Amino acid sequence: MIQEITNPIAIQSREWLTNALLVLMEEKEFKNISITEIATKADLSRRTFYRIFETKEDILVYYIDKLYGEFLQLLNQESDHRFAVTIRLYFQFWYEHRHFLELLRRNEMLPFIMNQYSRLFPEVFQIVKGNHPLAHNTEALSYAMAFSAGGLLSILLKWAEDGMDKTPEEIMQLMEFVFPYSL
Amino acid sequence: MIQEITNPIAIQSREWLTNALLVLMEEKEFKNISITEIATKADLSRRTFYRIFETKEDILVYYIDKLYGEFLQLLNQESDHRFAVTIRLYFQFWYEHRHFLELLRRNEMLPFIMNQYSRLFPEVFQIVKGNHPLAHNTEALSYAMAFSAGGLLSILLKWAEDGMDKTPEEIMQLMEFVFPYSL
DNA sequence: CCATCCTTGTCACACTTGTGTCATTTTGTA
DNA sequence: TACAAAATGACACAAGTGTGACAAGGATGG
Repeated sequence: MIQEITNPIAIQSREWLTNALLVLMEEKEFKNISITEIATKADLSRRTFYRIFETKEDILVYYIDKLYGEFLQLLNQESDHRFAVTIRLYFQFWYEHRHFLELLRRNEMLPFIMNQYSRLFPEVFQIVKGNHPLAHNTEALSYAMAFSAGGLLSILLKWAEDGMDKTPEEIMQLMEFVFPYSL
Repeated sequence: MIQEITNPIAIQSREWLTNALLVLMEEKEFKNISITEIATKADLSRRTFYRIFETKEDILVYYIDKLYGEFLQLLNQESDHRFAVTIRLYFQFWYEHRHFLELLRRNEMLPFIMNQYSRLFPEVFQIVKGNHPLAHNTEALSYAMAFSAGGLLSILLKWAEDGMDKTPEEIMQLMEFVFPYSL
């Protein structure tokens, strides 16, 4: 579980630990990385790690959470909240972070993204749902949101599994075929 | 990684270990269950655990894999392969296994299902894709499959997160609203 | 300047993990 | 029955884990 940290020193330690793990993941498998290693790489004691995170997985959760925060900020800067525009931003955002997705893919941890994803997607839909045809039906809307969120996440994972060779534009073009026939 | 096991004794051990973990998960958190505990509960030595699984997570992966195998078998018994019928079977199947989903939910491990899910869904679509309007466009079809698979999984997870109070029929009724407006 | 709060480092401890080795038990087959 | 194959158990070991306790360091506000 991620604590609420406000102290600048602790924030710095958290960043160091996060960077240390990401650097280590370049060279070796996630499961073979020990907490001792992460702390050493971050020039911190092992004890400090346990004061900030519970497990090394928590570092990834924190990092993904941070990325989603950045994405939400992007969305708020954009004035056009039509679905097509939002989805384009979504794919472009993850394309820019494709290296991180590649790190997850190598370790078969892509589904891991779903943890934070399902928690944060409501916030995204909060922004765009004004246009939604089910805006009047709260329950149906929440399930429609869940469906779309899972669908888009799944597209992202497939894109990543395929090596992210396609550009965001190519994915968008595919989506135009996909949406009308999603089921 | 799950090994290919054919020997009846090894299969029995695998089942014992699986049941032991599921029983232990009734009483305590997954992360607080040690492999020593699982092996003891299964009346096996810890060494035997490591001959069959690499981690305790692998037990869940194996179990989920087994469940999907059962679901595929159900699909093959059904002659009507329209989407609506298939999806109804899907929700009914997981409703019957809602207790297991509840165990995962408690441990915030629902997204875990996605691992095997994304790997096995192509087999499901293999069965039903004859009806699909994109059957001629291989690449678009594979992305449409990914979208639908992720969407359905997401619905399942939301259903489980909400405590699985709704019946499969109620979920199906909601889906009729959701599909036409999924995006 | 000092008191205080927060963070970190160090040490210690019991426990768990993952693996190697080899004897023992069980299964299936000739 | 006897023998080969396979699975298990017992033991050992280095390494890692998670946590408690306490001292030391740095930043902040009065």
